[in-house]
Amino acid sequence: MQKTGQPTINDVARIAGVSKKTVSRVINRSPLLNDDTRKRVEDVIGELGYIPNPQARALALRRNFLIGLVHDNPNAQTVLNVQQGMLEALQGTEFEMVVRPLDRGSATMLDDLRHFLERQRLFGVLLMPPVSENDSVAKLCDSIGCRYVRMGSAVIDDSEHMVASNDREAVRTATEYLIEQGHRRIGLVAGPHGFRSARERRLGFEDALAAAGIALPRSMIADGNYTFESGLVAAERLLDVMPRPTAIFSSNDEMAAGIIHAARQRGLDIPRDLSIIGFDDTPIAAHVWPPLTTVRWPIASMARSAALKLIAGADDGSDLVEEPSLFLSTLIRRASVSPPADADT
Amino acid sequence: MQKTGQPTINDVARIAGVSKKTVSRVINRSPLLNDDTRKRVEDVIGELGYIPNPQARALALRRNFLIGLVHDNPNAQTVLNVQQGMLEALQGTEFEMVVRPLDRGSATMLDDLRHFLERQRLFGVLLMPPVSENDSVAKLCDSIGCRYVRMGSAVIDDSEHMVASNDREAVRTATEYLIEQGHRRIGLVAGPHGFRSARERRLGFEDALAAAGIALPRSMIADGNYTFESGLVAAERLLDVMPRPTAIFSSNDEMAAGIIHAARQRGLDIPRDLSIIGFDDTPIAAHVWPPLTTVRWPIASMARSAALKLIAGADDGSDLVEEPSLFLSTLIRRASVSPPADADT
DNA sequence: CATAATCTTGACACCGGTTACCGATTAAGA
DNA sequence: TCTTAATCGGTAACCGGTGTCAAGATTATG
Repeated sequence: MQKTGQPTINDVARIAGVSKKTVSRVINRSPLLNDDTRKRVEDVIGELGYIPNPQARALALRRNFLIGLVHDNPNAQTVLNVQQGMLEALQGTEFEMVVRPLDRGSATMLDDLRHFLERQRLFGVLLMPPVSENDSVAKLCDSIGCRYVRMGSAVIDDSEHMVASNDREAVRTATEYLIEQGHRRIGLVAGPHGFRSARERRLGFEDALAAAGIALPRSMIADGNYTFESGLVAAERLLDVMPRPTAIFSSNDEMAAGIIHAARQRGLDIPRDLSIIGFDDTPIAAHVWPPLTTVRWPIASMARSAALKLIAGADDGSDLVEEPSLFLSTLIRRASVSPPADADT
Repeated sequence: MQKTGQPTINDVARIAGVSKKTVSRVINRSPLLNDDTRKRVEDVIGELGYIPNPQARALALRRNFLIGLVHDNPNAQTVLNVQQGMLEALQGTEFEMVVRPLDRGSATMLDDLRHFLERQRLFGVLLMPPVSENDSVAKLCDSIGCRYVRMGSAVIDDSEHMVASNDREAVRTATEYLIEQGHRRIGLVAGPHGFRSARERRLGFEDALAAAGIALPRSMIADGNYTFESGLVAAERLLDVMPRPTAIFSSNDEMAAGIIHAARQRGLDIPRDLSIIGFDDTPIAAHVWPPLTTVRWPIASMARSAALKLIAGADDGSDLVEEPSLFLSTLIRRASVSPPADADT
């Protein structure tokens, strides 16, 4: 009788002349096992092309091998970078990634997430900003008994549950660079309220100006929501102020692209009339003209690290190389910054 | 003794005073079941918050509830749109999406994919372009016994395995629009070789010109690879030709954005000096200045339909509403097209 | 050489659901 | 009343792996 489908552990055991338990030992690399037996079983496995059934394994081990990526981030490139970094970490393991976009602002968001976690009984979840900044989401994971790691722009949880970048410091450095170049009238296009990243970046901006003794009038701050349009609108406002700012720090690249457009529509030359620094270093930063000086946000590395943190201890703690929890962003100097044309300090 | 963990089917059966078989019947919506009993069991399920263990179900039913999204598309927005559409279709079902990016051009791509499919024993996979255009990938799925649905820009498989847009016709319509506006010297920035979409779009462009009796000199065609930079480079070439084209069709939006930049660097006004049409209608199309006239590619709807096609027949064929296989793209008229300034026909 | 300690290995129950088979109970129809 | 059908339970086997525990083989020790 022709066996259909994949070979099972029983087939391997029968052909190798051992018990299924022994085959199981081979699969799980049990150390208490004769080398000859192991070799023989491995040969049969290779010959048959046997692959253990993940569902059966999951059932017997009482845990599955699914890791969730929970996100409500509007930036496609960012989400994909995170997926990329996460999958890198999962590469070679038996874990798979399942993706769960959340509808930010939806009243049922928390219930949706609970339902998702309970149904699938995930091994763990990786929380992307901005949903990762929501403490009740973390509490929910805890109460369900689902491991989680949060990604964010500031440390808001212990190192076991958090992978963060240091946006405040990075923006401070970037702003200091503008000051070093001679800028004194520097505008800020801030991110949306409720985003921790927006807050941290704004704080870093204020830090730098305060340290340099530069006043920051309210008129030099415009709100945005991380979209191209909002950057454009915010720039209209800032560029209406007289005297005009000679430089603008934008809380992300997308808005910086909007600022560039607004400036160009007014006939301003970048960087001669207006210097701009963005944040993220998404592809758009290199595409705009002139190429955007920006802060590189290592989101893919963060995701990779977060995923490793999540699955650490899943195996026998063999590779318990403590994953870093804090990532430093670096300033990428391109062509959108120069000293101000009118040195009027 | 305090029971830890989730309630099992046995708990439900005991409390409801029925057998686990009956509970199973309720879960699987067996028709031969008294309404009273069903109600009682459902109440207990709700009370306990019982959720069937997906792994155990998958094991017993000999199939799992994972659907793969296989992609090697470089456009983040496109990939995310597909994920969005796919998850919409999976909403409310017991299926989950696992994502598998493939390294295009990698020699081991096919082996990677095989390994993935065999390990996870997916219920099915959704193939995104351009990998979906690879027949050996489809053959691989077949040989492994994994259902698949391909997405693409032309019908290259039977309707059971294919969801396609009609790019050729859409581009023909778009090009005809340029001709109607009075353009006669129309350039094409083509997509990369090996992309079916690139070929279809080029054919549609040629169709329109041939039908209008307009010659298409080789100098009016420039190759690109769907990136911003390649669009910029291609535009440099086309705009060097004398007499200059008065309009350019770009095979995607990203390249169209590059073309806009190139034109602006030369001091050309869009659309007065140069009309441009793109393809995809990604967010970038609305962000550039002027807003880009483009062809809307309903990729999210296609993904949704593809996913539904994939899981159709998973249930008892109850909802066998034949999913559409062909999607029509529509022309979105914005501000990047006008009649040519120099009517020299 | 006897005995203990160690290494290998297999029998068996179990994870949490499923189906198959058969029997029991109840209700409806003849 | 008897037949028939619908509804449900009991038991058992099964999906394809895992843990426990003890037996048999091997080696070290007295």
